[in-house]
Amino acid sequence: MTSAMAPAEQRERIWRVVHGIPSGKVASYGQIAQLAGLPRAARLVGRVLSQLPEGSKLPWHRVVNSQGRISFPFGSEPYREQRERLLAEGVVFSGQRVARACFNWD
DNA sequence: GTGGAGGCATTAA
DNA sequence: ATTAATGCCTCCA
Repeated sequence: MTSAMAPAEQRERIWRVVHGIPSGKVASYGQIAQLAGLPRAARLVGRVLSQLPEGSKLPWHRVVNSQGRISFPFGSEPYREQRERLLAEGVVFSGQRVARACFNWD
């Protein structure tokens, strides 16, 4: 329990930060990690989002890598879903990349 | 209960 | 575009 509690706390913090991303905007994993108080835990964010429960209502699709690109393989199922969700929120895609204007968080 | 190795939805040069 | 480095997590012996 104790050894599994530390990640749980971080997870909660990450959820909170991700949930705070406004619609139509995106943030990078590193950014999220930093805002969550985990300066170098970008990978942790990715891991946490990958282990999200169903119907968590968390805007995980607003999280992309530092290059503004979706971290899933192009054409993949999850890739499409994320792209669709972002487009539905008004996020502008410049090809495979997200418009830099959506990175108003940095 | 402890130690060691591998893997990753990353980031930066 | 590709490669190298980093930090954290999970699993097995």
